[in-house]
Amino acid sequence: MVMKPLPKTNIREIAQLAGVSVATVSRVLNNAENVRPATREKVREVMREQNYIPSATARDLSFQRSAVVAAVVPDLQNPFFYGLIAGITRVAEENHFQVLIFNTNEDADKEYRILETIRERNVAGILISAAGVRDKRTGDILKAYQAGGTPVVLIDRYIEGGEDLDSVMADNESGAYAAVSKLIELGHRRIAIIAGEKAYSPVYERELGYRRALSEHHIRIREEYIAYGNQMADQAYLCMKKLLALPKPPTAVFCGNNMMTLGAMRCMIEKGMEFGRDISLVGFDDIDVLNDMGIRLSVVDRSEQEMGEQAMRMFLRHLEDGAGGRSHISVPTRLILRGTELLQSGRGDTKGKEQ
Amino acid sequence: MVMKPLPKTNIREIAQLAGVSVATVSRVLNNAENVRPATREKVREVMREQNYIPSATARDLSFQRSAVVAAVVPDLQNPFFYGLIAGITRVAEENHFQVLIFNTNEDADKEYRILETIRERNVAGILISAAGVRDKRTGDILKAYQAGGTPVVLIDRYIEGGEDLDSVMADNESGAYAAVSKLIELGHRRIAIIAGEKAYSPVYERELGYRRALSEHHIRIREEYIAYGNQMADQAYLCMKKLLALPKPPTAVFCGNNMMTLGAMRCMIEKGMEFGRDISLVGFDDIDVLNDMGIRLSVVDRSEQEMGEQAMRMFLRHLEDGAGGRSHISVPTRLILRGTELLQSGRGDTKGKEQ
DNA sequence: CTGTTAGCGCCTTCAC
DNA sequence: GTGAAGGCGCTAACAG
Repeated sequence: MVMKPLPKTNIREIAQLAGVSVATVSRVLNNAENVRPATREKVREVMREQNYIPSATARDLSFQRSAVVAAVVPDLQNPFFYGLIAGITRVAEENHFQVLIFNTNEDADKEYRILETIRERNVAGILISAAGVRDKRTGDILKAYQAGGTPVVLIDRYIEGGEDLDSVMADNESGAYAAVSKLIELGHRRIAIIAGEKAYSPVYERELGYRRALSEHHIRIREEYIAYGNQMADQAYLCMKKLLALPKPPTAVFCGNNMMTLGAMRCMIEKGMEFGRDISLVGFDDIDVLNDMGIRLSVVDRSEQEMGEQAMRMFLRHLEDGAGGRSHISVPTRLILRGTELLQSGRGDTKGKEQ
Repeated sequence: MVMKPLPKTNIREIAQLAGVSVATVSRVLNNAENVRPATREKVREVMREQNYIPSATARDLSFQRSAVVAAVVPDLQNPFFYGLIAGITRVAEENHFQVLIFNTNEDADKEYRILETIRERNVAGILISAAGVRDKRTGDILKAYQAGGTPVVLIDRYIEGGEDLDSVMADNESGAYAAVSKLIELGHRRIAIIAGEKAYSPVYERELGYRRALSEHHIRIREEYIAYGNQMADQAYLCMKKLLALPKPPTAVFCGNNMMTLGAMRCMIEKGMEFGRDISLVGFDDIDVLNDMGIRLSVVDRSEQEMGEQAMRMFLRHLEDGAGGRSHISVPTRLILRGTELLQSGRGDTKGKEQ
C-alpha cells in the first residue's frame, strides 16, 4: 500500500480556498483580534481540511527569530545533564519551543565552534552548561549573544567573565555545608572530602561548604582529608584509596558529585567495606539507579530536572521583558538521609527521612 | 564593559563589499565550480572580515529542507535512550546536521502531536524510537513522511504497519539466546526470565531467544519461570519476588532490559542474596554506573551509541540515494561474562571475559 | 475588518 | 564567470 505524502499546502492556497487574502490567513494563524468570527471560522475550516501546517522556517525568516532554543551541554552521557535536558524540553514544549542539543564533550574549542555556528539558526536563546569555564572566547561570544538580544542562561557552572549573564545554579555551598554539619552532629570528626578541580564552580563550592562546616564547628581542617581528583569516577576511586590508606583514615567521606561518589563506592566495595557500617558516606547528587536497585545512599540532592525547568523559564521571562543578564537563581538542595551517613549498620533505620 | 552584539550581515552586504553580485556570493557559499579563484578569494575574505554566517533559516526556506533531524525518544531519562542520542548527535555533527530532540514520554498521543508539528520545520529526517508501537496514527504519519521524501528510521522498536520503514534494531533474539544457552551450558536447568509486554518488540524478541535456547537444549519451558512485567524496574522487582517464592525457585534469572535488571537486583539485595553466589543473573543492556561502582554484572550488551550512529548513517545514505524504506540493520549484541552467570562466588574469576 | 505589497536572506534559472 | 530577477512561505505596514 502506497501512503500519500503529507500535504505541503501554503498560506496562499489556504487563502484562495477560503476566499480571502493571505494577510487574513496570517491573522488567523497569529490569533489577531481584527478578524470577523465567521471569516476566522471559514479559514480554520479550510486549514483543517487541507491538513495545513504553517512553515516555521518561513515564519522564522520573516520574524527574524525562531521558536528554538539551543541546549549546550558538556557530556551527553552524564545522567545529570540528561535530567537537565529533560527539564528544559518539558518546559520548552509547554511553551511551544523546540530544543536543539549540542554536546561539547568538555572541549572548549568545540564549544566555541558550536556557539559560532549556532548563529545561523537565529535561536531564541541559549541554555548552556559551559565547558570553557575559563576560556575568554566562550564568555565573549555568550555576552555578544546577550547583547544582540539572544538571552543566555548559564546552568550549573559559572564561567569566567560571565557575571552579567543569567544563571541557574544549585545551592552547592550550603548543600555541602548541611551534609558535613550533619556528619559532625552525628559524632564524626575525621571527615574527608573527595573534591574536584577549582575551575569547576559546582564542585569547588561544595568544597567551600565542607570547609565552612568544619570551621564553624571548630574542627581543624586537615589537608590530608581533602583529596583532589577531577570530576570523574576513576580519579575519585584513587582518591578514596589514598584516604583509606592514611594512618588515621576518615570515618566519613563526602563526595563532590555523582560520578565521584560512584568511584568512591567502587573502592569501598573492592575492599569489602560496607558504607553506613564500616565507613559513612554522603554523596552529592542523587543517583537514580542506586534507588532502583534498592541501594540506599545518603545524598545531597538537587533536582537537575528543576534546574533545567528554571533555566528555560528564566529564558522565557527574558524573552518577554527583554531584560536578560544578572538574574541568578539558586536551586535549593536537600539532604536526604538514608542511612549511609551513620556508622554501624544504620542502614534503613532512617528510611526516607529527609530535611 | 558593554559587549558588541554579533554582526548580522547578510549576503547582500557581502556582495556589495566584495564588489560582486549576491549570486556570486551564493556560489562561493555553496562551493560552486564556476567562480574565478580570485573572485572566490575576495568574497571569502570579506566574509571573514565581517564575521559573516549565512542564515540557515533563509537557506532552508529556499532549499525547502533543513539540515536538521528530529530525534524522537520515549524517555529522556533512560540511559539507553540517551546513549542513542549521544550516538545520533555524534554522527550528526560530523555531517553538519543539527538535532532537535523530542521526548514522547511513552505517550502515543503526545508522540502523534509531536510528529504532526514537526512538519513545520521541514526536518531532513526523523529518527524515532516509537511509543505508539501499535498506534495506527504513528505508523501512518511516519509512512506519510517517508512517502513525502523525509527518511524515517525506526530505532530499537518495530511498530505495527511499519514494515516498509528503515530500521536499526539490536539482535535481541540471538543475544538472549546466547545468554540463556550459556547459562544452560554452565549447568543451570531452572532458568527464569523477567519478560515484558509483547507489544514491545525488543523485550519480546528476547523472550523468544530465551524460549529457543531452552527448546534447542531440550529443556522444558515452564511457564512459571516466565514472569511478565512491563519494561520498568518496579514491575520487575515484583516479578523477581514471585520467582523467588516458587516452590522450586530458579537458579538463574535472565532480565529483559536494563531497568528490569535493576528491579530484580533490588529484590535480591533486599533478601540479602548475592548474585553470582546465591543466584545467577544475566541482564540485557550494560549499566555503566554499576561498572563505575565496580559491580560486575554479566550482561548481553549492545552499544546504544552505535545504534544511534547507525541510524543517523542510514538516514544520511537515504538522503543521498533517495531510496528509503526497507533497509534494516541489526546491531550485534555480545555476551559479557563478569561472574554473575555463575553460582557460588564466581565473581571476578572471569573478569573481562567476553564472547 | 480585509487586501496589497514589500520585505526576511538565500538559491537558482536564465541571460549576457 | 557573472549578474538580474523571481521565488521559497510568512509577516507587517499601509491602504481602503
